Amino acid sequence: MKNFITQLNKAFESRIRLGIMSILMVNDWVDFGELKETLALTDGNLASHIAALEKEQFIVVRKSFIGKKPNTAFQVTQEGREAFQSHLAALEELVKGMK
Amino acid sequence: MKNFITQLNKAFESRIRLGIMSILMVNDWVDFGELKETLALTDGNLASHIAALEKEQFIVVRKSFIGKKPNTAFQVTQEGREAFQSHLAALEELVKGMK
DNA sequence: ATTATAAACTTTGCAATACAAAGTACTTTT
DNA sequence: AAAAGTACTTTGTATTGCAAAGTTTATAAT
Repeated sequence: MKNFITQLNKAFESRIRLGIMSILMVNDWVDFGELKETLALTDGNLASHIAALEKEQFIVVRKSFIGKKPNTAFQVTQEGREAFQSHLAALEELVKGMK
Repeated sequence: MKNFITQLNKAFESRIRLGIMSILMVNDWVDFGELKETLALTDGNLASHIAALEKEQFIVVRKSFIGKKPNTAFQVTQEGREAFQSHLAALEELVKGMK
């Protein structure tokens, strides 16, 4: 009833990164523009949160062209998937403990 | 599948405040020392997180003496209870969406 | 009567984070 | 040539998080 706090991952404390991850957990290869629009972020803000998740190796980046337009897309890694699931498990403990 | 992020309360983004609130949700009048020990925090750090929750009126403070020792205890307010439950509901959405 | 101890802060100082806005690079469309 | 689009990077600022040290008030020990 107290220890789940230590299981929470710092990388997922931000609402935005929580949002990015939850989108990527259920959608394979989501691109910059879609994340930006869905989460209503500025370019710079999204880019920095992406960089944070990439640094932890929770997501990977793929740069390509769709037609003539550059496209950057993201996918959650196995490591990211596991870390996020642990985080959610801890949150679930928290929710369960409360009702 | 995207909107629960906006329902998450900034005040509860920190693991520590999440911990404080979840303890106070199930225990009436928990004191400074107990929170400090349970969450393994320094005095100053706990005091500042308490101040943040108090400022939002999510908790109230009661100062008294137990025997001859000063004692500061905290209780979650109705407002805090509701805000925290909304937050948890949003987290639950998130968890549910993922499995 | 001084000194020490305890609880609960407050202050200080610093490092990390968050974010918007503006700037950059490259390409395509007009 | 000029404008627009994508995806950044840079700059600047404000906020946050935290430890460590200092402060306050009151009791306990010598």
